[in-house]
Amino acid sequence: MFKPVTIKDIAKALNLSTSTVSRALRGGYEISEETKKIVLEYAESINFKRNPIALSLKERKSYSIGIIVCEVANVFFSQAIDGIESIAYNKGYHTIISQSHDQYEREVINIEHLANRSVDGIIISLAAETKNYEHIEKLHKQGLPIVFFDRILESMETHKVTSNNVKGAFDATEYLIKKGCKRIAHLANSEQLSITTQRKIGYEDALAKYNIPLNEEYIRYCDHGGSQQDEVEQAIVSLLNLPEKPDAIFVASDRLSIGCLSAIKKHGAENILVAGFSNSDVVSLFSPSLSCVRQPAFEMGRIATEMLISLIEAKYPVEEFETRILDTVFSPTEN
Amino acid sequence: MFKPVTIKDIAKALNLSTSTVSRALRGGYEISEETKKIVLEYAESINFKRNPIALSLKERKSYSIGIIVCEVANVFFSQAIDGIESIAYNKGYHTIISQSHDQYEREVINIEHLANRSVDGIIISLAAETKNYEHIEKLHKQGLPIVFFDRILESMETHKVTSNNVKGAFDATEYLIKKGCKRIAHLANSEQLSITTQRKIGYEDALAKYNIPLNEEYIRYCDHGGSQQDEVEQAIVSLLNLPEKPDAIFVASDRLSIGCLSAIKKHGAENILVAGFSNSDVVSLFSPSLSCVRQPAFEMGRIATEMLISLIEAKYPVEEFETRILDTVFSPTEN
DNA sequence: AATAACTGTGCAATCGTTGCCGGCAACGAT
DNA sequence: ATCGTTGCCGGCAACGATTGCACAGTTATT
Repeated sequence: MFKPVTIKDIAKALNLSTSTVSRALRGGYEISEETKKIVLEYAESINFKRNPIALSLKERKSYSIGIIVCEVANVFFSQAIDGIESIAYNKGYHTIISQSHDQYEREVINIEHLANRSVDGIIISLAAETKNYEHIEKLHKQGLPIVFFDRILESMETHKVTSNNVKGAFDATEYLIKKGCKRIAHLANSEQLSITTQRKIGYEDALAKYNIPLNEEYIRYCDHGGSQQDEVEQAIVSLLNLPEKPDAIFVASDRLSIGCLSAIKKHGAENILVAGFSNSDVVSLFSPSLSCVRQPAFEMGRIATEMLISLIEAKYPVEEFETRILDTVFSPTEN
Repeated sequence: MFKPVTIKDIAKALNLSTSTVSRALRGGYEISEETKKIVLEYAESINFKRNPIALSLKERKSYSIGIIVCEVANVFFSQAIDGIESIAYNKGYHTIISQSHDQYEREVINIEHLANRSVDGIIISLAAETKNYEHIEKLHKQGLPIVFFDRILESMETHKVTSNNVKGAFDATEYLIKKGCKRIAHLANSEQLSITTQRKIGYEDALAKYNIPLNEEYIRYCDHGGSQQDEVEQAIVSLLNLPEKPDAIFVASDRLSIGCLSAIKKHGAENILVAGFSNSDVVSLFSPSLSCVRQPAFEMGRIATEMLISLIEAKYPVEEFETRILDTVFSPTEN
């Protein structure tokens, strides 16, 4: 039904060989200007597009890169994706987005699917549930270029991009302290995530700076990144039920921030101050309000993509890897 | 560097021909059980994956479908995408998502890109800016299966899925009327969009039912779907500057609803009631609050995908097309 | 015993494109 | 007149998987 034009058709119509047509189209120097012109014009006239699939087969390269994030509905990730695409399209790559929904199984399925689909490389931010990394390590060993961003795998030798999570967490926590809060809880993502570790360090640093003792009772982890219904609410409720109820919460991720605010509102605990990581563009509408640490998501996506493409197009195996850490911006609410 | 196993490798290792291996792997009845077992086990042991690109070339089919939406960060679309993927993956298709950002040029580039990439079909919701449909009609004439959802192209003969926009708009407007509002403005998307027309009808119907005269002064269109910075704010400001300031606004899309609330807050017009289309999961946190018309986005995605795959896999050209209209759900805010 | 039928396997073509080799003609140099 | 060079182009093979057809070997039928 949908039958595209091929160089064979052109060759037949112009009484040339397919190889001549092919070379004419790519501007090979061995073809006379005259022939080139004829071929080019005819190709244009019948709206010829070379078949990228045939090319992929021949070149063993697909000019596509796979992206794995937990969910596109999260503004941080959709901004990062925009950044990825801005570079990818310019360099002639196209992107295949897939979502892990923070589930380990889906991450495994998706990454295998992408590898089977012959992507030339993968940009990934790990799922909250992922604790086993064999599926990634296997592909990496096979030579598939992989770049991490945001939730990185420290132990793997490859390029990585993160924001300055320690500093971001420090800023948010310090803000809460300066607002006069004494009992600052910490709602964190899944414990083994790199961002969880880093952000907890920032949280602890801030407490230490102001001589506030660290109370492990005030820390709650969400193993599913907040993707499961009651996860966040239960965490918040258990904090509210503590004998010494916290007067502020530092939240370590976008999704958790939303869940936290909802839970606080639901349980009438609006007097608790909340600061946390979020790239949402609607925080100004929120009530209760949220002071937020913003990550340069678009830029992170750009850099990750430049790194990935440099790996893909490297002529020799790359031995030296880089970890870029970008600054966050803290924006308190006015009220 | 990244060198996958091929059936040739298996054939060589097992001293068979590639055809035998191929048939054994797909369970061809002509191969002895014994041989099948040997091949299957060996393939398994070396982690063989058939190359989908080679298959695509041969079958002239890529088992991938293209999705074009204005932006994935919009919850309505991300839910729809989840619905699309739920069906697509089950039927062995994978998805390529691209964003038009409500711009005509990007829609054109993306759809051509997808067609070149040999997707087997496309699911699309039109960009707000799109007024010329040749890029789509061209592909459709060439036989590429296309299904519209949400923002459909009425004039094209193919399957379509929308929600009941008239009813949804009616509900929202009626709610505002019952709340006692008399001067109900309407913030609409780009004028030529199908959803704009439909939602305006619902708005007018509700006004008519309660004998409120339609005032064209109260209607504002956003040609870029709210994707341009000041678009929404200017519209709201001009409404606020009317001699008879509206006391309520019915907003016709998700993005516009957010923009509208922001503008209202910024200009201290919180006394204006707002109801509008939105699938956001955080409306309960909004202040000012938003009563919203919710669309069954996930279901729309599912249905669109079933339709598309039925087109793709049809043995004979399809002549009869269907337009499915799904019900919306109105959820007022409590306060 | 000869032929038919069937089973299991290999050969070769195919999808669209490109790389490589080789051929032919025209040209200048010897 | 012959040789080497150059410009231009065609043919073949290959990328990986599938498949119609052919063929060898075995078993069943007449």
